[in-house]
Amino acid sequence: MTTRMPVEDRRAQLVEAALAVAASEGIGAATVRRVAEEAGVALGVVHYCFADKDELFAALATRIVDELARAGSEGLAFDGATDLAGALHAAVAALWDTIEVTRGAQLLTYEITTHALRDPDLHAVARRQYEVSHAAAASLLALAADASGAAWVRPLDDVAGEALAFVDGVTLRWLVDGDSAAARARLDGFAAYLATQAKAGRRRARQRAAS
Amino acid sequence: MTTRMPVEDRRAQLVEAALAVAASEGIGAATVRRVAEEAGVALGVVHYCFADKDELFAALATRIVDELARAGSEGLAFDGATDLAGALHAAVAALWDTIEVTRGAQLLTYEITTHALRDPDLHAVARRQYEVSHAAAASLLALAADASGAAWVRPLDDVAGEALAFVDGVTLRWLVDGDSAAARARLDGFAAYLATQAKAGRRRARQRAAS
DNA sequence: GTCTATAGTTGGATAGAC
DNA sequence: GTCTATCCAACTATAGAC
Repeated sequence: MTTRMPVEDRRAQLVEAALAVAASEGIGAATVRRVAEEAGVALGVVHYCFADKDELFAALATRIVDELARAGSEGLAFDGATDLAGALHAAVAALWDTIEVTRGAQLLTYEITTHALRDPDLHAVARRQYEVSHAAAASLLALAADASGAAWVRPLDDVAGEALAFVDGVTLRWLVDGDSAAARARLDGFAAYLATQAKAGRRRARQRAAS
Repeated sequence: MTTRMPVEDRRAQLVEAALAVAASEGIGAATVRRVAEEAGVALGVVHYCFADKDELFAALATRIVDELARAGSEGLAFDGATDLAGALHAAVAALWDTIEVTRGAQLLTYEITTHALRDPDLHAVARRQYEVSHAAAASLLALAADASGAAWVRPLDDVAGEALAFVDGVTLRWLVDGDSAAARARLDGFAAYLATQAKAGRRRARQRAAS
């Protein structure tokens, strides 16, 4: 009853449908049947496009990580920030604004992680999730320091690892208690701490980058 | 074929079986059938002891939180610590030793949380999980300050909230990358930060507690 | 009061139609 | 090459035996 469509387009459509279902109703609700229904296609179409459920699931995970990477490389403007503390404060505020309006997607991210950790074939999915997140955190922190003319006194990866862990924990807690004010306060406190992990330097000139 | 047993004993046995299955194979593997098999009883026995799967699951969640609370109130000895930084260092080291040898249980805790967050009837389970953890963190921090004669300069709940979030995030990351050394380093760094959130005071006398 | 045998529902996969 | 109709397995739940 549905219109015929190239398999690649169909795949993309099905992954979007899977994302919609999983984000709003949980990973457990994203059955092959339910995804087919959401996409408005017959059950077997999904199995035509994906070898099995795991393959559909892996495609969904990739789709989510890609969006994560994209979101991470956006909103990296620190024009107004005068010092590192201010830049970090602005960064966590912007980050939180995004998190807060994507509750289902955030929860899904944790569901994907735990699910992947139980399945040896999918463990790499979880690893990649965190590699991407870690890289995004590191580049954000590097940029914040750069924009405010500060320099981290510890290895960037160490600082990024701590920041990622903290944001992760704060997000999870917020998913449970829904206390946005507390989450923001925690992030602000952590941003202030992070600022102590760098030393101020001369404000970097706009036009030229130091070697 | 199994020996007859009072329903309450049977319930406890089944919850233990459910815990064993869920911790080692994931929450998804903890089906009624699988639990019955693990316990060595017929399928219907589970439904005799629990109204439905959700009730078994709720009992499992309670079982886990109870253990969490018990573990939290143990290992709170800071005899040797001379200052707050040392006490916190010892505390996170001990905490991590426990976490590291209970990987399946840690992962299960996150699975329970996300699962509960998707089910309105089970949302309270997730809340209670975090209330218990938060209380444990707060009492640990209070005791650490007490033992080293320091006093937190910020509300205890704020500090506990940050600590819990951080430990949560570090644990999750470790579940993914298995890097124990990095996890320990992160926790140590955070312990050092926490120590800056208190002011030193006179070492409290052993025999009497201040009002 | 405790357990067994059976029914009913849901979901993943495939053979074959168009 | 794309989709439909059907099958099979796994799971939850209950009726009834002991």
